[in-house]
Amino acid sequence: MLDPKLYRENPELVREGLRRRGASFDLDGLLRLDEEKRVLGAELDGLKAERNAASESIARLKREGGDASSAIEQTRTTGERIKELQARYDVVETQARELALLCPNLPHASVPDGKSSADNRVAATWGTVDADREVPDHLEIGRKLKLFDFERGAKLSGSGFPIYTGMGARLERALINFFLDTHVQRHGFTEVAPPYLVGRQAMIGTGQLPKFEEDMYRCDSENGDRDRDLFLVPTAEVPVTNMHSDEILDAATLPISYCAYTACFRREAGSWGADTRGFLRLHQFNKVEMVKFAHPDKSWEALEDLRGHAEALLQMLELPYRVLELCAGDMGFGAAMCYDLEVWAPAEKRWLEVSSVSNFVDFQARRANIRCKSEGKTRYLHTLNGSGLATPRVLVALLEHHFTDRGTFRVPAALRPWLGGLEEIAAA
RNA sequence: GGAGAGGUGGCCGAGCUGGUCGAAGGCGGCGGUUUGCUAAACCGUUGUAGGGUCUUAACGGCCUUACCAAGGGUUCGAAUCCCUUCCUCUCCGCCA
Repeated sequence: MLDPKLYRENPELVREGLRRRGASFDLDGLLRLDEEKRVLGAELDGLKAERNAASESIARLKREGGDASSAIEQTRTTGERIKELQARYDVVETQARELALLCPNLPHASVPDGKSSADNRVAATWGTVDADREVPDHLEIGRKLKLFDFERGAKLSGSGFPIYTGMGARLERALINFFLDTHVQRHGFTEVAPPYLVGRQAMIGTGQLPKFEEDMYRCDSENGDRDRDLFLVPTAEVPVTNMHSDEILDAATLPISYCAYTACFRREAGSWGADTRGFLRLHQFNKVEMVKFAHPDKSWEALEDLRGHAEALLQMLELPYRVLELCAGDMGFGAAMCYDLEVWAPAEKRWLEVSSVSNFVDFQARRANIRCKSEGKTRYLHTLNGSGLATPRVLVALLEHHFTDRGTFRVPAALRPWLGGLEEIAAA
């Protein structure tokens, strides 16, 4: 959510940000509703003040043993007008809030212009890419080494729900633990294990709702109360960020850094058909997420930290990657700035996104009402998050990149402690 | 799942025979006095959000509204009465 003062006092700035994003949003409608809300609110406040004063004098009269019946009769009509006006105000207020929730965040000034992924800026590259190398793809490697079973997964749940088998399951678990332990032991994060189902309010807090409901798996409440629906988490960002909703944190405790593993569930409505081979796009996948709550003056440093933590994992896994600075038109709904980490997949001969690291500034904090306090001042804090990392595409790159001439998978040295020292996975 | 108790400000806790209650008291926090330092004692202060207004503006001041789990109702007036929902605790049952 944007600061109402911003669009009230500086609508052109907001319009420009929306234009850079290529977002279609009814800013004029929001401004109209906002103005109407304030006019009604002022009138309503006046009436309520009138009623409160009258009630007080009635109380005084009664205490002194006087007759208050005419005053009571008079105040009754004020009450009726308040009720009427309040109903109108509530409608406008709800409309304004619902519309405001559909407005994306504004891109930070440093974010490059651009419409699509083609306009993203390559900020860094690490490792060597051998584009001519011929290796079997991850599906073939997986078949040879019996690492996963897509067919039986589909039998259970449809496409996009793989079963990891044997060493594949162990490798997956090792990756998750390697990520978590590295963040906890080397990057100073506190691990949390959150619920996989969250309420509607949490999904609104981080920005998945109301706009992207069709991408989410929803469990309807028994009594049909939509506020009590539960959603399968599309990322640990949702439960972890909303942990502190409606809280005022002591600024001295910031930044707070959490990491969490959860399975992630996405319907991928509309995007099915592209990139759906094997592990490239799934309905359920595993991810370790990093979430930071930062002081509003310190969030840009925190963004660089998160990017560094995600990069460190790829380096330890010896996977060549590049860092993209997303252009305004390609950023997610809530981000003010976003880096994508893409790893090179030799058989696919292309870059695969394995991490997205974003600073939301106060956008989520306003929605979820997360503030911080220092020296008597209360402000919205800044939230950030980054994948560290999502496993499926890392697994793709890992298998293809570390596939040996002898038809085995070489476990990178950094990962071995999580596989009991195992150096190689060969066909059984 | 059955029975009962309860949800009040950062925390504890009074109020709950409706009006002087944004809410006693205590703790904590902040400022000050005292003190060689610390502690103790004493004095003062201490919620959040919206709107209006004053100052060129910020800081801030003043006026006002809302918030005592959430939503609704009764009433001139609700923390206090009624209804619904949610949550927590205790006991019993069931179960990983």
